[in-house]
Amino acid sequence: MAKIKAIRGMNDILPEQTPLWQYLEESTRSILSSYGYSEIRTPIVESTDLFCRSIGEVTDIVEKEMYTFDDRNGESLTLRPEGTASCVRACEEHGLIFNQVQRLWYTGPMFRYERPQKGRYRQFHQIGVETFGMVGPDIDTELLLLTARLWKKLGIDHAVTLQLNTLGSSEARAYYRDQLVAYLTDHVDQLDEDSKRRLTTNPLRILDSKNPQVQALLEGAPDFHACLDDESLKHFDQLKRNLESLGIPYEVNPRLVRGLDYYGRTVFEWVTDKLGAQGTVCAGGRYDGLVEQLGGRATPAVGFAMGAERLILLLEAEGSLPDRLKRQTDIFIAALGDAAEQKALSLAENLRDLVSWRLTLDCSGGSFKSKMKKADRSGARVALILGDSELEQGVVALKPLRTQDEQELVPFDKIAAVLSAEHRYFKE
RNA sequence: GUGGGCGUAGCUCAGUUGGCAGAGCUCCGGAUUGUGAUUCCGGCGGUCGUGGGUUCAAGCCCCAUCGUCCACCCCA
Repeated sequence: MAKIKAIRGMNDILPEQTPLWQYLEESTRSILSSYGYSEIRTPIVESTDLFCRSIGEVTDIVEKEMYTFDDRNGESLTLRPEGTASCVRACEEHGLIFNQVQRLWYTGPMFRYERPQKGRYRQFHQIGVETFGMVGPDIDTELLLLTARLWKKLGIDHAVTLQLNTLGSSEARAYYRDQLVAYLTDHVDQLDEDSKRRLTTNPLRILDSKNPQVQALLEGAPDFHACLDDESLKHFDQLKRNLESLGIPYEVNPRLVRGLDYYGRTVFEWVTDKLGAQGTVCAGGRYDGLVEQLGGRATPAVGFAMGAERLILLLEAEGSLPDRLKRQTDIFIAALGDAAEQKALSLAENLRDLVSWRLTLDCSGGSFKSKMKKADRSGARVALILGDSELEQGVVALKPLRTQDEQELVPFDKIAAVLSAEHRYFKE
């Protein structure tokens, strides 16, 4: 009988990996909390319309990458391909952004029907941050500060760089789009197939084409920033000055345009060259028009999303992981014989009330030798050994596994005290 | 959707010109009746991705198909 396997592009995260995920999530959580951000949790499934109206009808995400299906009542539903739309919908629905500012974050799985490759999967995870009601470049700055702080905490700050751009107001963008289309139409013979297609669908995307010939052609194209409105340029200048005074290095990339239609003004990407083709680990920008576009009152907004799988890959390659992550447990109890095994259960339970170390009781039977081997493999720093002779004396043998200290016999009622006091056994 | 690489034990991989299906790691037992990380010995473990074809004979050659990885597109 054929074995059932996980769906293509949807991965199991195995026990070996989960400590890394927890570390990433906890690090992010504590930083966001320190900036006063609140978590929001929204459903994974939304009305299909929500994404069509927010992301943009002609984007690849909406055109060919959504997991869309009919509910039993005929309504079209979609597994969320990103988090911003749901967040805006929930805020609007519950009045969270009516006459008030919000600093929010969320995490969870997203779904896009694409061919999987390194750092890109059909079910992937994002940690997203959205802010509402704040117009100025100071909040843009704050978002970049907190991401920079996270990279430092994770030990990957040397592996990422910040790319920055402004897309201007929607009027300025529309004006530039016409200029660009006019220029490229004159040179249409030099465009590749993809770029020709984008000329009618999403011309600005041609700016960040990977094709060198197209990039060469763009050298002679109208200057994007020259077409932008004063207000946006002023905003952008202030953001740059803020980053400089705070010591956050950045690179202005006038070719950086984001794929989702709702972005305007500030856009940014944190990129790395350590992950192959999918080098963007965090990206976002301003979307001042989206709330109104979804039927709410006009509300300025700026946010970003991090790709959890990409950050995990980068952490594995470059990060500095706490030693604790490599260990399953701190204390391993090996009991031998029926009476000792029974005593070990109550002993272990009692210890869990008294000490905070992780404590694993071996229940797998097997020889004494194999128990010691398991104790070693588990990463535990101390083994507690309980056999017939110890049981008779009312003691356990405490064997340090990572230091050269002598094994000692400890009376049952003194174990917790010894484990709390003898920190030399537990030095990282 | 397009292009290329790879599918052999739980994992990492050998497998010669087509001639008995292999190693290391893991796991279990033993050398050492109760002391792990290094030794040594033994054991468990296989639909060679799947289906067809060629052949006396296919892991190997041919066709198809599925999976996977990387890249394009696109994106976190």
